[in-house]
Amino acid sequence: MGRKKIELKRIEDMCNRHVTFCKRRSGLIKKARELSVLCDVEVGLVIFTNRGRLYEFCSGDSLLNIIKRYQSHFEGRSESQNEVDTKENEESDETLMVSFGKLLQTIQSHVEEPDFKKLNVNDMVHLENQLEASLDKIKSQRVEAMMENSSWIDKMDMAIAMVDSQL
Amino acid sequence: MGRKKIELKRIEDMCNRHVTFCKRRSGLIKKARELSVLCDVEVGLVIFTNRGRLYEFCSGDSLLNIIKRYQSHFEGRSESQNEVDTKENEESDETLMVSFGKLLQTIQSHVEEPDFKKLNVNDMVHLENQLEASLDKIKSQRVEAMMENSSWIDKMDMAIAMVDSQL
DNA sequence: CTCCCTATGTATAACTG
DNA sequence: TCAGTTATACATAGGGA
Repeated sequence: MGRKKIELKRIEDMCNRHVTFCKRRSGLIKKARELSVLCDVEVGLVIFTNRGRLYEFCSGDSLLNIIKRYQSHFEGRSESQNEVDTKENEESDETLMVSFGKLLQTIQSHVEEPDFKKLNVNDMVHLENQLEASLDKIKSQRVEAMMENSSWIDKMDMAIAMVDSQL
Repeated sequence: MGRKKIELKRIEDMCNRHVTFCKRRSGLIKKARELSVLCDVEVGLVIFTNRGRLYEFCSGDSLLNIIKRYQSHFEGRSESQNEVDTKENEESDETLMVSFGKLLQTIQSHVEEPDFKKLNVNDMVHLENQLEASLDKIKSQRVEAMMENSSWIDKMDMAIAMVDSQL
């Protein structure tokens, strides 16, 4: 939508990223407003920058009202998709959970140290590597689980999706 | 943005309004996603139709987390924020810690959910993507911090180490 | 950040099957 | 209701103030 097409990934140049953020943020809010007016719906939008600055939009008077409505939307809802997933994937999800748990512990043991801030570069790199290793493990477990529980048509779809995600 | 310009008011024809809603809703969500990816920010979006149907989008953690963050954004913050903004120099370590904190929260919120086991494949992929994004962020911040606080000899060492890690 | 400018890429209004 | 098609209106990348 500009002089050049840009690819959908984090803009690395910080200055450029910020300019784009300003432009697109206002564009997004404009569109949110248009949707709410044209189609007579309630819209709530929040944006947090990585520095903790907040931008928001809401169609009505208060975003907090929309949030309340959102939260109350989920009361008495959590039994519906139980039977579909539970039986088939129980084992692989078990393993998955263990992995996540270990990952959690690893991170916690580092982050909760009083002098986390004083971690030196080597420690950080070490931690990153651990994260990455766990992530890889989780991924491969998921892929395995997917492959085991799927028809060949689904496998084809997955393969395509995976190839897509590489591009 | 179409054959004709339409004015910014509620579309009266119900059928037309619904068609427009479907198109613009997906457009809005797409733009929200693009903003979050390109500019590396957290985005939360909720849409309630007048018939109570809910559509939502969020960039990172579950929307509930973004909402929590939104709500806590207004608690005892009106004075401390000033200091954070003015102390720009101390930010890299701060931000690094915040990132790890967020990563932790993200994982926790998923693992501790009672129905974590019911995560479907899409959710898993989503979680993985989040992990990866956070990891990338942390890495780049570390590298930035390293570069700022080092002599050129150290920078050379780091560069060598980074190249090594790619092999 | 905000505003301007222009060339382009996108979103979408109206229409059709 | 749900996909395509097409012509237009809009949004925005890049560059500058």
